[in-house]
Amino acid sequence: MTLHDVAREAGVSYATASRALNGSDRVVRAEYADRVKAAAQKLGYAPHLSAQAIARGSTSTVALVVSDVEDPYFSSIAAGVTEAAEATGLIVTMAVADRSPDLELQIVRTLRGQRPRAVLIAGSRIAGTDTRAALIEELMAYQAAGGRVVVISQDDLPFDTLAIDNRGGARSLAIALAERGYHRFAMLHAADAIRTSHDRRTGFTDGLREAGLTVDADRSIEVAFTREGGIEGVRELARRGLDDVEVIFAANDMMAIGAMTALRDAGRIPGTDIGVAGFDDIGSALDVSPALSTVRVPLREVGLQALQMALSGQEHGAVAVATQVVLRDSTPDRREITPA
Amino acid sequence: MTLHDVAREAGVSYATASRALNGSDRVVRAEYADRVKAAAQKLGYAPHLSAQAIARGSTSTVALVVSDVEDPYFSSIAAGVTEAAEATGLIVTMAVADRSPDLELQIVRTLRGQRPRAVLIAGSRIAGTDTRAALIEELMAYQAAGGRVVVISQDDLPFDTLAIDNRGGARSLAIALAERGYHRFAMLHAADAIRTSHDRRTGFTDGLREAGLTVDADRSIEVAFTREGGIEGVRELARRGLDDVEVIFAANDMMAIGAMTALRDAGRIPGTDIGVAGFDDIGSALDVSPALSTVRVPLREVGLQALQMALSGQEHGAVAVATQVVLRDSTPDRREITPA
DNA sequence: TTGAAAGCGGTACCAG
DNA sequence: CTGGTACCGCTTTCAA
Repeated sequence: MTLHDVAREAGVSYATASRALNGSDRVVRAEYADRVKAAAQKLGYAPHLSAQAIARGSTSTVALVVSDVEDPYFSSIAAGVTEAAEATGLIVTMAVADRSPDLELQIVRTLRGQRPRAVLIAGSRIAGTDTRAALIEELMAYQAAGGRVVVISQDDLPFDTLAIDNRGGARSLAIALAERGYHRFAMLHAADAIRTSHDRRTGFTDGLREAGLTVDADRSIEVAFTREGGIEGVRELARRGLDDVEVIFAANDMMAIGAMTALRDAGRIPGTDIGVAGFDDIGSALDVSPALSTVRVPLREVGLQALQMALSGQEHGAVAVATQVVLRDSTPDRREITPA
Repeated sequence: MTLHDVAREAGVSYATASRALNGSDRVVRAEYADRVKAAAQKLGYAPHLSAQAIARGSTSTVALVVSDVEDPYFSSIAAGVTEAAEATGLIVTMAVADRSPDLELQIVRTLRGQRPRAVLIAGSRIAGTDTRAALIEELMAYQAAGGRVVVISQDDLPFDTLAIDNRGGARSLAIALAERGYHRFAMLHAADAIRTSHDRRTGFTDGLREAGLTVDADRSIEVAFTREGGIEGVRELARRGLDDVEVIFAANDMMAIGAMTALRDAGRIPGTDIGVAGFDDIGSALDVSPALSTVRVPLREVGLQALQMALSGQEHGAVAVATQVVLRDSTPDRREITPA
């Protein structure tokens, strides 16, 4: 099952077999080429990618690090990456960092050994981690050896970055909601150490301020960046009094969806009694009812673009990814309900 | 950045450096070992996995083939596989077959070149494809060379299989729904060529029969195995008349969720006016309202188990994976509503 | 215990 | 165009 076997079976030299089977610029007489291919087919030969990698000095692999594959945010990015990779004939190696910076570092170390063409990191950046420096060092070493690094969503790492406009999107959402006649806001977000959450939180606050509005400190609740966090957040909100809340902004769709469920449990109808808006526009935003207002992040495209950037061979620095407000029935126009 | 450099830096031989860095049974004097490790650290050395693979004759990679990462069904399986892999120090290579048997075959071919320790296939088996034979041949060759193959959910391939009990689960669901007082059923399923759908369809019909019930031929609609399919199915159902339908069984949760949306569009309240049940118990089954009745498939565990089976070194044949009926508010007890 | 050297499966340069 | 062969980076005998 090695090239040797194929060559012998075909009655040609080792070198010729290699040329016939794998794209070489050298030309092989058609007759020989056919014989080799037939032999390979017959023997069920598959070139040893590791051997090729070592001989050629380069692999056909790209590494993708995500925080959690089950999270639609990351699985959409992964879908984009694999799509682009397969179109380019590349193999994707995927690792899950489980939102742990330590694991992430360890994973990058291992992955580096693969000598992938590129390392794409779609993580939930956690600020102020002491593994951060080590991660950067690792990535730098990889890059120095000719590897390409692309980071998704964190513009604070010294590598090419696809910077999702969390802040601007949240700001626009706040303004759009204000325009729909909402005045009294509540906000569910994660710890500021999670950059994404921080940016969305502050962006939203900025937008409100521009509209001449604010959100009370005790209506801004810090919870987990998950569906459960959304549930917990609404429960806490309920304890503090839900009656004067007109709309809840959750820092991501999963939280928003959890919040909707919790609202129902608390006897309020999302959209009708209290508006709910999220961020990301994951698939299920359309499945809940009422459909969730949110800020669309083109996740799949981000994945595609990340790989393209990595493969382009050029430095890109921080590339902004635009986000877009999508208003649905979870935040109906209040002006129709509450006449000025 | 090669072992050579490290050895030179540490002032020891190549072989010693190798022994010091990577688990060897041979013992290296502590002083040397430390020096080597320090040198490696200083130089940012990472062993070339391909080189190791070729020298050792085995890799630390497992390959996973799924139909679609964005689909929660597959992303959950992938999560289980990556979790198990990382716990074992293995790297996961993931490829997306996009529900195309041709692509799947091509992917397996490529992946085989990686010489992964195992190939796990979580595909939507499509019956009667002519690529099937080629796929089996490819997998057989891989297995003959010492590779391990585990197939998820398709018990019709001659490899170790995790056979999800689609038929039994659907049967139990039908019976459970009948017990809740439902009599008039509609069914949304995909083409029978998709085994999973076929098994769920026939299982459901079996269960109904046992309960002395049937589903009219014109209430059984073939659509795509997706959310859109669910929407389309309900639309068709509406054309044929929805009034005497008490509950809709969709062959998977995505379809069921689509169906709920379409029902709302048609002016019917899911759960209240017409019951809806799905299959899989994906995360969003809890997010829709009313919460979706379904049959739970332990997807994540399946992923974990698939890898464990593959790594165990034993032949397992077809291992059954139990499913479990989960009744929620989308199929309320009708007996409370409609007194006998 | 350590170092030298023979592979592992291929690629690509070099001479023919 | 073809065959011979020197590597690629690392592991693992085999001697010392």
